[in-house]
Amino acid sequence: MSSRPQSQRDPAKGRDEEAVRKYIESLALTLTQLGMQRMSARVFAALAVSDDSRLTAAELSEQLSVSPAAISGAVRYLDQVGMIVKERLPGERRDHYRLYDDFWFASTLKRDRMVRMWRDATVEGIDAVGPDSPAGVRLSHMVDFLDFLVAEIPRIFERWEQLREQREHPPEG
Amino acid sequence: MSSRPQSQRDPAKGRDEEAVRKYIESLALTLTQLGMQRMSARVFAALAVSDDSRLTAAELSEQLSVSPAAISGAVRYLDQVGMIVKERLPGERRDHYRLYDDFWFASTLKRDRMVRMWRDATVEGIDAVGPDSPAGVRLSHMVDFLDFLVAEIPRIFERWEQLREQREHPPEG
DNA sequence: CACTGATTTCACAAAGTTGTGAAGTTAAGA
DNA sequence: TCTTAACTTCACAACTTTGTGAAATCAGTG
Repeated sequence: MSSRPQSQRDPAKGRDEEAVRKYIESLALTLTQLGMQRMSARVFAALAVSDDSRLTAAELSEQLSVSPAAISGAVRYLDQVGMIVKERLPGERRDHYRLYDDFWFASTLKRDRMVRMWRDATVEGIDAVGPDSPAGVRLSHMVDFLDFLVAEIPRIFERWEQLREQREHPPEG
Repeated sequence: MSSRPQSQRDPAKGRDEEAVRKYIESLALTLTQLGMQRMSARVFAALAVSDDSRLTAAELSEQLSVSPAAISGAVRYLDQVGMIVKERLPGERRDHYRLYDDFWFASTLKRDRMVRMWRDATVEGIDAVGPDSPAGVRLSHMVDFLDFLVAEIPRIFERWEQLREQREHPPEG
C-alpha cells in the first residue's frame, strides 16, 4: 500500500490535482467567511494556484465546473475591487484574467474604505446622541480608534515592503 | 422655520431620537458589509448608542422593532465572539447585555483566527502544487505575508494602548 | 413547590442570494 | 460586410438565510 489511490501526484505534472482542487475549495471557504462572495473566492483561489497566475474564462469555467455566466459575474467583482486585471493581447479572442501580485494592497484598501465609512457614520452618531452624553463619549473613543486604524494601515504596508526587500536583498550578499 | 419637524432634538433627553435610529441603521449596514450578521450588527449599534451601554432584551426588541427570538439569536452570536457580556444582577428577572469597552480586541481576535486559517490552508496548497513550481513560490509569498500580519496585529494593539494611555495621562500634568 | 415573567428553541414562511440556460452584444478574421 | 467565437446580460429556479409565532424551558418569588 505505498501508492495513494485517490490523491495521486502525477510526476509529469508535478502537482497533485486532487489536493489542488481541495485547496481551492478550502481557501475559497475561508475567504467567503471573511466576506468575499463565494464564486469570486473560488476564482481567486483557482488563479492563485495556476502556474502563471493567468487563466481564461473558459479555463476557469472548466476547472470550477460552473457556467461562463457565473465566471463573468465573479470576475466583474474581482475587477472592481482591483484584485485581478483583464488582459487581452492584440489579435486574441479570449480574455485572460491575471491575479495582481500585490493584491494585498487592493483587498486591504477596500477594508480601509470600510473603516472610513464606519468612522464617518460614527461622527454622525455623536451629533445625534449629544457629544457630552455617555454614549457620545463612547462614540468619540470609537472614532479615535478608527482614526488610529486608518493612519496605521499604510504604516503596516511600509513595514511589509521593508521586510520583503530585506529578504530579497539581504545585507550580506 | 427654525424648528426641525421630523428630526427633533428633545431638550429634556438631549438626543435626537430620529437621528439616533438612522445612525443605528447606518452603522449596522457598514458592519454587515464588513461581514457581521445583520441583526447582530443592529444590536451592537443599539448598545453603542445607549447611555450606559447596557440594555435588556426587551428594550432591544422594542427599539429595533423585532421579536425577542431575533434578539436571542443575535446576542448569542455577539456573546460567542466576545463582543458583549450577558449580566444578571442577583434578584433580577431580566438579562442585561453590555458592550465590552475593549470589544476591538474581541472583534479583531476573530479576524486573526481567520487569517491563521487562511495561512494554514495555504500551506496545504504549497504541498499540493509543489514547492518549487511558480504557483508554489507565489503561495509561499502569501504565507510569508500572512505570517507577517499575524505577528503584526498584537503590535498594533500595543501601540493603540500606548496612545490611549498618553491621552489619558499626558506628560505635562 | 406552584406561579409568573423572561428567554430560548423550533418549524415554517418570507426574503435574499447564487448559478443556469438562452438570448443578446462585441470584436477578430475572412 | 459577414461569420463566428467569446463574453455579458437577463429571467428564472434552486438554495440559503433570516425573522416570526408558538411552545418549551428557565429562574425568581410568594
